[in-house]
Amino acid sequence: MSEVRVRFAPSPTGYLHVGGARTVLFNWLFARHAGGSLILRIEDTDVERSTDASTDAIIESMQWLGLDWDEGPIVGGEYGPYFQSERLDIYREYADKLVKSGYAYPCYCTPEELSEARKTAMKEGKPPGYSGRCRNLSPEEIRSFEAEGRQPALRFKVAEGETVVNDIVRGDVVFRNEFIEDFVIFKSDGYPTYNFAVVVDDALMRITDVIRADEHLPNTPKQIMMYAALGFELPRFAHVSMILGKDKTKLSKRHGATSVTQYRDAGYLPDALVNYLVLLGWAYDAEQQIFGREELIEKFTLDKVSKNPAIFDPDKLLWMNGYYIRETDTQVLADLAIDHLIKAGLVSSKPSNEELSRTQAVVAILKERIRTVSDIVDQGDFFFTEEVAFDEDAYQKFLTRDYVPETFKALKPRLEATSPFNRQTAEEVIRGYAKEVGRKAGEVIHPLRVALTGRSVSPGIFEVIEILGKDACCRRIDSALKKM
RNA sequence: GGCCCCGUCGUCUAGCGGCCAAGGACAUCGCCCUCUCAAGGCGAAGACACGGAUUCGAAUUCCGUCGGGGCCA
Repeated sequence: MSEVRVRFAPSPTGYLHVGGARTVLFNWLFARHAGGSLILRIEDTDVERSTDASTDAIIESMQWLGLDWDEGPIVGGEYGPYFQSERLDIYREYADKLVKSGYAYPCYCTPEELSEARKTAMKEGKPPGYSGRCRNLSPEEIRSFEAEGRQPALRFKVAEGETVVNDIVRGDVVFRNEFIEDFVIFKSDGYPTYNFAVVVDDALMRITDVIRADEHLPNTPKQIMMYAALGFELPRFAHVSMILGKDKTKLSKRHGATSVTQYRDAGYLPDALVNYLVLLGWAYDAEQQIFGREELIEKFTLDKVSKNPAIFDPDKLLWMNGYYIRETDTQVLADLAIDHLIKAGLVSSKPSNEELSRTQAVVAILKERIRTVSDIVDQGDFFFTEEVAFDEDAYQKFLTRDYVPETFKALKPRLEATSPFNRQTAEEVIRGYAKEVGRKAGEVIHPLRVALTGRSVSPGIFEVIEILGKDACCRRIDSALKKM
């Protein structure tokens, strides 16, 4: 086991969840840090719930996050197939091996009988585990079950003693085998169970380090037994704590947006999500919050992963996204913003050059104050509309002042006469006028802001004026005048 | 129900026996900057779950209690 090989093995039963995203991230970082490989394996043996659309969504999310894999769907690899549904024969083969070597045996109990047994056991206050009643079936009994047409499941024979999981983040975790029932490795319907399939796949794919969520820790002793029974070399294990919602239960839809695609569509940047996610359970030192990708690869190690479960905090993500937006090149941001503006119907689906350059100008002055790319729409819509929609409070507060009409009437011709028309000249005109009539600049600026933008909050008014242009400014002053 | 994991500010965390009357970040509040809002700067408030034990000394070790989460169907 020299070269590091790790894997991410999602079930394609939905979108990539932020918890899953963090798991891949840790695996990816670990692999890249070590110069090893990341294998993507799709665990689609649950035919009922698995869909191709989910597989696509997961792949798309990983690509969007910039987390690439070295073997798996699309890229292939020499340890495939990478879809469990295409490996059924392999599982069968290894299951047979276990039966032949005496580590597994057929169990003819039906699910009904088992749940019945469980109920009575519970009633009598006994542990509800499997009794082991098919462990030592005589050939006659087997024949008679077969004659009944029963399809057996395969169970693993758990030996006595204890099993120790030597976990990188948790240390030694000891499980006493007496609490582990003879578990099913192959169901009577012909499908392997999760625990069995992972072992076969991880071993055959030469996985050296299994980095996964905490919820798999209780399954690990069973897997360790199977590695031994199959004569496979044991990988290292690292169980990372889970990501929880605000109410401290497993993060789910109830907690709001949980899928990576939702964040993408809401205008989050992949680098921001990655940076936020890595901080959920990993810290380099006491101070640093912001990490570039290369820096993460260089600094990421498992010994700095914490054991505590982490609560997903949308506020901090939002802050971090705002930070990344401010750091992002304006042109790059504008390209992203265009999509949101088109979706909102503020820009045509095939943007003209004028729309493109306007978007860039708007992004330039708005990037300081937005936290998601889509905020461009909420905060900058008035740059793209003909008419201004007045915010009622803003109107009442600033446009009902008695000096406003005369101010606007005086300002309009002055702006019309301004050339060149830009933020500096506009500022000179407006401040000059205010001074002339003995008003504070703010007394002129605030009503003007409402007339031009419809609201009391906006980017710097002179920049707004410049982007709007002379004509639009004058038109808006006029229509405000008419409304008053 | 059994087993397993976890327990430092509201949240993410630093801390690995003395450097901690516990540090940083987000959020909150105040001040500054300022045409508003942001951004930025400065500052405030805010935590070692509880109880024992070990030790000269414990957030850091051990035990118990409580709390939270997960796994087994």
